[in-house]
Amino acid sequence: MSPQAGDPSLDSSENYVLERQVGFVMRRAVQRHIAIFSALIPEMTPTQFAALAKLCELGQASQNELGRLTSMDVATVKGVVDRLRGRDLVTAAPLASDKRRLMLTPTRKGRALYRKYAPQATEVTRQTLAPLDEEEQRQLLLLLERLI
Amino acid sequence: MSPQAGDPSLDSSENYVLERQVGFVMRRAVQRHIAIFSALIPEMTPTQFAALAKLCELGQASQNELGRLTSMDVATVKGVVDRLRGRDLVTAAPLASDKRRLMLTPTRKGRALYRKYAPQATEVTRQTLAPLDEEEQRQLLLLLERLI
DNA sequence: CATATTTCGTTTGTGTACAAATAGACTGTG
DNA sequence: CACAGTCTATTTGTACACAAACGAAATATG
Repeated sequence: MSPQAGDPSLDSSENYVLERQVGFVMRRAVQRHIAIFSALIPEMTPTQFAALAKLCELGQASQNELGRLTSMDVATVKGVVDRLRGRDLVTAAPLASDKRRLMLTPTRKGRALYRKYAPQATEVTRQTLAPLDEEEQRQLLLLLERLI
Repeated sequence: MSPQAGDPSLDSSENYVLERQVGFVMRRAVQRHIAIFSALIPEMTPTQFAALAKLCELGQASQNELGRLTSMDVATVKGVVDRLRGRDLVTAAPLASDKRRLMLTPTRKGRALYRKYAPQATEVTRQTLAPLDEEEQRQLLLLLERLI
């Protein structure tokens, strides 16, 4: 019963199991989710869709604002927005009343694409959560939200 | 009661709320987790630590094998391993019995670093899950695992 | 044994994600 | 008004993450 040479309790790394770390499990779950997303919506990435969706919801927003609302870093949101602009889904113009801000507006094409894929995006969530029953799905969402 | 012009049920995008999509919530949770990780373990990334940890657990593995066990794409695992090799935490050598395979072994320095940070890595998980009580933490892990 | 298939690793290209540095524009205060 | 601090956007550099294409090595199969 008493510790001897090579007692595992002396080596703290013995307790570490990669597969039991939230980070690892979440990373895998995100990977699976992204795979489902790109199968159902090959035309754009989850991040691009999130930005477009939020912009369509708001009608208009500055790049900075959009970044905050979609949890994207300033550098990240710039890249995402640039790609959306490059595909003519979003237009950008500096705001006259505050020349620092870059106002973004979804184009007709952008709004059409959003409307087209919104049901698919809902389906992505449905398929991702499919292994769980409705009560479990609610539970998971609630627990995840509390981590933020 | 009857649908009129502009009936929201005709516009499926009305049902889509970004903040309620698992993908979005998981992405935010992962962001928070990574922030905690890099605060506690600034010396390496979660991915690098995962690779090093798995390698230390196994003693040895081919690059491909390591990638599978840590859920990393071949291209991703190469980058991660290259950086670990660059920091002298891992050594690599082609296997004599199968020249395709690149056998990886943690160096003494790599093993030391793993032992040093394993408790911190456990603490990262603890802090990430801190908003939940123990039962909820178990629940979350179980639900996430079922998504995979 | 010859060759079709599979496996392993590498490379290239695209897309997040973030830190840090920079520049220009606004705001507040003295 | 001046100027210190703040906000917005850009740029650069690093690090995942994955698809696709390639070559070399091993295996399977006929």
